[in-house]
Amino acid sequence: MMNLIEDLQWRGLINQSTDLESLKQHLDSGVCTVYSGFDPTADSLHVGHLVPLLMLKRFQDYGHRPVVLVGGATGMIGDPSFKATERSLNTAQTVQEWTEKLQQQTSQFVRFDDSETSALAVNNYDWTSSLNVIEFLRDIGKHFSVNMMMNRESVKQRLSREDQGISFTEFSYTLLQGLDYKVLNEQHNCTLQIGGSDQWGNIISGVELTRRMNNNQVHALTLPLVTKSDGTKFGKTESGAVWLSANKTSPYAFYQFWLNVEDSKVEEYLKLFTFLSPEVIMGIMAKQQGEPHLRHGQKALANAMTELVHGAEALESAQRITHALFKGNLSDLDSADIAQLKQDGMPYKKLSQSSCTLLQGLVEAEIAPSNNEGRKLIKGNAIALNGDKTTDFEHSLDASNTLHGVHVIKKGKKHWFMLELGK
RNA sequence: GGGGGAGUGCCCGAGUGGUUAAAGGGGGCAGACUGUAAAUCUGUUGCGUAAGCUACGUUGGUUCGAAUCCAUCCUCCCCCA
Repeated sequence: MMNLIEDLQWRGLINQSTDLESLKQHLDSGVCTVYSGFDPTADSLHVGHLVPLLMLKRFQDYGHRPVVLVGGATGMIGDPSFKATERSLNTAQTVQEWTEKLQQQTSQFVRFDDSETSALAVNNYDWTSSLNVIEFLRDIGKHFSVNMMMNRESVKQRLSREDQGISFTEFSYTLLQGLDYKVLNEQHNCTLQIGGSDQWGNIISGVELTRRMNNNQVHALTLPLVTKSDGTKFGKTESGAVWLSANKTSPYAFYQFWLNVEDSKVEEYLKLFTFLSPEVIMGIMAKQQGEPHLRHGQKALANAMTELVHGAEALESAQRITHALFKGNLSDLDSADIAQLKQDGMPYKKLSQSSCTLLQGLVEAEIAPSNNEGRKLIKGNAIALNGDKTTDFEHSLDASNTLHGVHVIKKGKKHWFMLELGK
């Protein structure tokens, strides 16, 4: 049986840390409190946030106490780390709404109970909102050297680029995050902060501040940046980020995201994202080697992630849609299958008219953004209606040519829509 | 406070009076090949069936004609104090 650090190392989950030996000893000495923060920059987290979030759960599983911090205060300021441009501020009300949503969302990944390893949810707004400026500048600001802050790699491009600057607001961000660590150390004896590799500077700010103000030596650990082999950003699809919220990314789309992971990244993602044991992962990858076209790895990944984020039922739904659309024959579906697909979350649109042309259908169902685009798609042989390709944009959609009452339209290779016409 | 520079399509970036719906690259979308993979190749990428319309930070102006010239305002950057 591996210990925590060995497990993390095997999974490739450690990027950078303060002295690893003393961190190991510290973790062996008993229950440690570890925290990670999530700023409300949207009303949901996305797949990229899963790595640190699941990391907290890994710590909890190994007998430590996770603290999930949502940045109600830091979200008001904006983290400049490795950001190319200054960001516009969100209103206080928006930040507060997002904060509440994230608090709910993050809570589902760690365990809350009465034990000493029970998770804790905090909001940094609670201890920063009452600070006054003079106090903050004297007590906190005095511990930060602007010279050092300016040397940070994370703000370098903002300081050196010709056409970009950085406001004092964003520049101060690291003081707030530093303060968080110091407060959590004081109030909850928190001794480890984890975060993405871009957070190293901010975490170190907290380590330093805690040492100076609390006289405690605390630890830092960063996780690797998840990448795709072509260097583009992980976690994006055609339609944007892959969110954890089912309202923003359906469980089916979420499942498909993982199922479509490139071969060369499957093993890495299985290690980073799932809780499958090394033996299981190696077994899956051995099978994958022999029969890559069956994509054992992608399936294991998609199953594990969908179940973890959306639950067993949603996973089954996603699998049902996937099977119906990609494995079977559309004409084999019966009306119950169609109803199930609709309920499972296949994109669906009901139009009020009783008939229309294929082109109108595409545009009204928002499959194509404009008539022009719609024509291009149809002419380009990208549209299949109820399983058959068609290049006729005048093709009529009406009651006579439905598939159990609906029109199933496929755009490109893997985008499916269901259209129902009214009476 | 003084001086200088910049704002172009999803992004980067060329363009300094007409042939510019705007080079090039990236990204997106689609087609071919495959395994719903990767790589590659091809097409396409403001709206409109079309005539045409709307676009180069804002608002005005000069001109037969402006992204290109002038003024105004807004935003950003750099340098000096």
